[in-house]
Amino acid sequence: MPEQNGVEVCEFLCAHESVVSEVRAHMPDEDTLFELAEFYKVFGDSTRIRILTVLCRHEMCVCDLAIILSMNQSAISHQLRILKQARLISARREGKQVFYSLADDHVRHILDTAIEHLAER
Amino acid sequence: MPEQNGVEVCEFLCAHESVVSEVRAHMPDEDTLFELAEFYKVFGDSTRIRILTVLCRHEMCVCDLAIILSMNQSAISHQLRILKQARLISARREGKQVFYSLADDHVRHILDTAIEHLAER
DNA sequence: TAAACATATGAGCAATCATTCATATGTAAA
DNA sequence: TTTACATATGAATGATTGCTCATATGTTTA
Repeated sequence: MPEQNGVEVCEFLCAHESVVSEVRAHMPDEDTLFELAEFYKVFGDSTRIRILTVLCRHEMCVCDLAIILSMNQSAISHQLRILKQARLISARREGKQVFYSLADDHVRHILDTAIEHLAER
Repeated sequence: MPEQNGVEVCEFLCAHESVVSEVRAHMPDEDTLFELAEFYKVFGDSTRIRILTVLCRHEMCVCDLAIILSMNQSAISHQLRILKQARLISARREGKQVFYSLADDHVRHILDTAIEHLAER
C-alpha cells in the first residue's frame, strides 16, 4: 500500500466502491459484533472447554472439578467465575459446597455444532 | 482447601467418587477438547469476527476489508492468515489482488447459532 | 464460639496475542 | 526490465489473560 497512515490513498486506487458501500450498509452494529467476539472468547480456552464438557454430563462441585481436571481449586474457581459471568453455567449452594451446572441446553448445542464442524474437516 | 499443592487431600474429603469416575470415563480425549478451544479462539476476536461478518455477505479483497474496517492493511493481512489457517476462509488471486471468502456455509451457521443465543438472553 | 472445610478473590507473574512498522514477495503496467 | 501496486510477513511492543499464592468469605460441626 502506498501509504500506511490513512486508508484514503488506497480507497481511491483499488476500492470496489459499490461492494464496499453495500456491505457497509448491512454491517451489524459494532456493539453486537464485540459481544459476539467476547462470547466466543469464553469458549476459547481449553480449561473452560473442559469444565463445560464435564458439566454437559453432570452437575459438579468445585472440588470434584479440580480433581477431574487435575488443577487446583483456585484456578477452577477463577474460570467458573468467567463462565458464570457469561451466563453459560449456574451455581447452586448445598451446605459448604457449591454445585455448578450448564445454564441451559443452548450451550450444549453450541458445543455440538463446533464438534460437528471439526469432525467434518 | 487444606492443601493447595496436590489434590489428594481433597479427594478423600469431599470427592463424590461415583460421579467423578463416571464423568472421567466419558471425557473426550484431551486433543479433541484442545482443538475445540483453539477453534473458538479464532472467533474470539472482534477484528476477526468483523472480517467474517463482511465475508458472510460478499467476497472481498484485502484493501476493501481494510477500508470497511478502518484498519491498516497489515493488521488485516495478519488476521486473514489466522482465519485461513483455521480453514474458515479461502483465498483466490485475481491479478494483483487477493479475494477472500467464507470457506463454507458451516461458518455462517456457527455465527448464526451464537447470534441467536445472544439474542435470547 | 472456635475450628475445620469449601469456595471465592485480589495481587503478581509469565505467557500469549493483536497491532504497528519496516520490508519482502508477487503481479501487472510502462 | 524498471516502476508501481497489492498483499504477506518478521520483529517489536503494549495489552490481555490464565495460573499461582495468599488470604478472605461463607458454612457446618465440635
